[in-house]
Amino acid sequence: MAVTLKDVAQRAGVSRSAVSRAFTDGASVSEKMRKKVEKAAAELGYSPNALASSLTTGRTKLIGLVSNNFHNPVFLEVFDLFTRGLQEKGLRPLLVNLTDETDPENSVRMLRQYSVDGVVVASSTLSPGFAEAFREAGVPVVHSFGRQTSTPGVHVVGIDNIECGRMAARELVARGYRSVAFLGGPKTATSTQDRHEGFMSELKKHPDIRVGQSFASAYSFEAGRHEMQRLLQGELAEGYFCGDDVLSIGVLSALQDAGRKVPQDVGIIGLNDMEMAGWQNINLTTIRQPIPEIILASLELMEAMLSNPDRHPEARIFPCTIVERGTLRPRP
Amino acid sequence: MAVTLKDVAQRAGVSRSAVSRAFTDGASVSEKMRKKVEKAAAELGYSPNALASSLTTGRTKLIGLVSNNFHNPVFLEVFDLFTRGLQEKGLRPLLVNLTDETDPENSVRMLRQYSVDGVVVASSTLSPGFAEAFREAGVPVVHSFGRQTSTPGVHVVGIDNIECGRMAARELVARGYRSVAFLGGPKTATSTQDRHEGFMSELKKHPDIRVGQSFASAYSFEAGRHEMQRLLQGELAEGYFCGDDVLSIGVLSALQDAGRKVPQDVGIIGLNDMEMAGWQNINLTTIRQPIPEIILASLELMEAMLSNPDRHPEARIFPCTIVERGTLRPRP
DNA sequence: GTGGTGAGTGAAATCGGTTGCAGCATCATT
DNA sequence: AATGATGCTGCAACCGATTTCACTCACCAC
Repeated sequence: MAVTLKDVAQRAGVSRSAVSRAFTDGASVSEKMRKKVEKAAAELGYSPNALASSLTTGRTKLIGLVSNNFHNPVFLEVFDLFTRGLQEKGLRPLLVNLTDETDPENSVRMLRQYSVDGVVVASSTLSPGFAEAFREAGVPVVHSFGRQTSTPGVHVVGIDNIECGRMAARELVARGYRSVAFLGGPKTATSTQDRHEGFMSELKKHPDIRVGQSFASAYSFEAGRHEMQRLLQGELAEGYFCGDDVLSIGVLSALQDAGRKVPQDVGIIGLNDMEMAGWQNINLTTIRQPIPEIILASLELMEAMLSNPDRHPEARIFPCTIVERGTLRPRP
Repeated sequence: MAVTLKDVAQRAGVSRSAVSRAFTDGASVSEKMRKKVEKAAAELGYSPNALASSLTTGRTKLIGLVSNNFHNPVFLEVFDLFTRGLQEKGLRPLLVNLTDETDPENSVRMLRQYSVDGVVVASSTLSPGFAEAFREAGVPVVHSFGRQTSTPGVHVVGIDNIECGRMAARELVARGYRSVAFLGGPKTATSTQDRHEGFMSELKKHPDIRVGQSFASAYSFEAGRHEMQRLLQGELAEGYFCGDDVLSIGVLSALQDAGRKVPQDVGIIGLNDMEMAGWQNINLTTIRQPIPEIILASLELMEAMLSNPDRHPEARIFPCTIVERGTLRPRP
């Protein structure tokens, strides 16, 4: 069935080594030999077995792409960019869907069995410990969209979520909202915690402004909608910082159903600037997270680690900016 | 660094064969031996190298998951279901993003180098030839969301797109629309062609109804929006069948901007019933494509092919149903 | 006591490649 | 002509597992 090195060697009448060398660039082979081998290989339709070679070289060019965000549409963009970026570098993404588990143990074992060269953890909700489990297992790892810590055990690429919380708070204050609230994702997500913390700390400076807080059960449309429906049974704040765009969109839909006008009755600011936020029937004012830059940097770090696994862990934090659309009232 | 079979064998004071057998169930090993090996393995933190074993067994448990739909949010659901389904069966998805290429050659070579056990092509826009290229290379393949042909070369799981086109046409007619149009995705997509064909053929039965047609450049929000903006410069039809939900949503946004009321001024029916179609601020009437069933069937077929690669190709076509929401006027 | 049976074990070949090492031309240098 | 440097090439060991085969050893029946 499958054509092997040996078949090509026989056909070309040369040694197996010669064939192997003809297919690795930088190897010591004469032009004549290479031509001869390539001819035989082409005739047989041979292409080298990447896994067999990985046995001796120790490199598979497989990269584990681990995520648990399969319900937030922004992650389709993330997967698109990651897979394309990896492919361009000659690497192959082995996808791991963590949706129903948060324990690193299984994933670590699985990815080690497949000898991945490295792992990208793409998640804003997993704890730093998750990524660190890979490092402890000796696997190069980058945590994208992760939380930076004072003693980083692994490379982290993302944004300063605390600062984003502050930024949202400042923006609401500057626009004259006198009662504001944080509406976050699940409390267990590190990104929720940080955005919450930043939001609250900024508002401590304004004791005259009323502050509320509440948490949706997931980063999803339904969860956002549901949480706002719950809030609608009491008294609403004037302005909300939603911990994520998809959450914001759920919130908007609940407000619309209840006949509340945005931004006249209630203001909403999201976070991410996913493609959909710009859709004109949504038109969400939001804090832009520079996703392409984050992914590019993650891939850069990954590539750097492949050539130097002992590289010192580093946090790359990108600045966020406010994208003005139609869900906050204008500055006075 | 890495712990190997040999290390465990030495530690346990047994042969390498014994260790191997202890880790493959069904092998002939005494309980005592197994315990001894497991103890040594646990102490060393050993777990078998899946790639090395694939060399002799000929199975990697890797499945290529090939797609080019990284801009249609419905595919996040698709990836979620596929990856979870594969994981449950002990298989690993090797993701291939075809976004900037349609030539099977590279993908086939790449996936063969990694000795994938099978390939799932998840795309409604690729030609049947794409999936067939894998079969010709001797790789078991299932084409999900593909077009069934009279002489199927590969397993196909999906819907009857022609019938969907007819269904949309019947529905528009039944609701009293007197001028209707098809607004499809790119003409090169097989799904577009089929939905178009069905739509037109049904309307041939109603010569009194005016029929239009037009094609967006992609299955995306922007493309749908742009195409409707173009149409708005002329005279609109009363009812549109959009070839896909995300296209419909773009169309809706253009209509909204232009001050046209849906469904009073214009009716829209989509196709897919993606999660977002049910969001209350979109509330799209659409034809539901049973995605979970399609993926389940695809995985079933894949598993069947793994044990019997010569299985005769089969087309599994699932019925679609209309999901009534708010973008078509009621039946008279 | 002999022979047969079956379960459990290890040696060695094998999977498809890579690579260190030694051998062999070829060529330029003295 | 002898010497050394240089560039290719093949042999054989090796990567980390599986699997065939032959062998041992109880155990049982006769």
